[in-house]
Amino acid sequence: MNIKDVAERSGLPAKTIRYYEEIGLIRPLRGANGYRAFRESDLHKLAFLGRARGLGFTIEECRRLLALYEDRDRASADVKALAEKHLEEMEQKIAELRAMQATLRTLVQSCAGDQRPDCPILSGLAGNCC
Amino acid sequence: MNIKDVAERSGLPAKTIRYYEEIGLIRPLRGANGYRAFRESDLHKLAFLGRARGLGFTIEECRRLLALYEDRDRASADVKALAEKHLEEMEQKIAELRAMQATLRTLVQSCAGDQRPDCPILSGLAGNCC
DNA sequence: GGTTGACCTTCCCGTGACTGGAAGGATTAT
DNA sequence: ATAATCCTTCCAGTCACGGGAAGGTCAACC
Repeated sequence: MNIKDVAERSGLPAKTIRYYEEIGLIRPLRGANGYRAFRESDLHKLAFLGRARGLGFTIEECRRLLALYEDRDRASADVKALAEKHLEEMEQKIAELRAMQATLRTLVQSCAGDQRPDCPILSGLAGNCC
Repeated sequence: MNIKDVAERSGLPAKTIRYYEEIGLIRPLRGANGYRAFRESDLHKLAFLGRARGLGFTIEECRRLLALYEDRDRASADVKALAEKHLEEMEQKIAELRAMQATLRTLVQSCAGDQRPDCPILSGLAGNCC
């Protein structure tokens, strides 16, 4: 398989696939013409990576997940720990966003939003408020 | 005021302050020795930027907010529109995170998390599930 | 056999918003 | 005089790619 087929079948852009090879996430073979020759196993790994990235895992976490995936002697506890850590990080991120939202929403609600220049949002940002 | 005082009083690292000058968010004066000479107005702008960044506005949004802040003929509607757009973006980001969380949580819940290698999380990522 | 067009390759630069660190000049304190 | 603490600029790295140039390869068609 050439890169375009793999891109279509994995849903990942060709650029991303080349990047994943560059950072050592996959190691496709090479044909006599220098083209990458992807095996089904490469395709599976790429699909795996695409899903893991889609769940917000970083590249390094994906690398770790892939290693666990390939390790037949893994303990599912290790995978679960990784996933739970990621869940917590997302929880934190959400909490942070909600806090920012709450503050900004308060400011927005007290802003008339008309043609006049007076603006509690700007005042709040300037520290002349709260 | 030298950069360290401004850093302390604004809560921003000196590096960040230099960066903000580089990208034209502030224009401190210069002393004969080449040191940046910050006015109170620079400090105010930096504090403003720090708060806006803290609410998740991008640098370009901060630039726009700062311009509105400095424009005495602004319409508060413009500020409000910017803020509301940002609120929506945060809402979207939260929704995305929640969706990822929901998927991952389902996988995590079905994982035993013990010494055995069988792992629904990895199966799910591999596409052998759902 | 020649030519198009679609593919493939590598390489380098840009993104956002900084952070770290090196090399060297200025100021302050002792 | 010297040491410590500032300040300066510049370069490189972060993360996860994306854009685009320059050039090689392949399949199809005339």
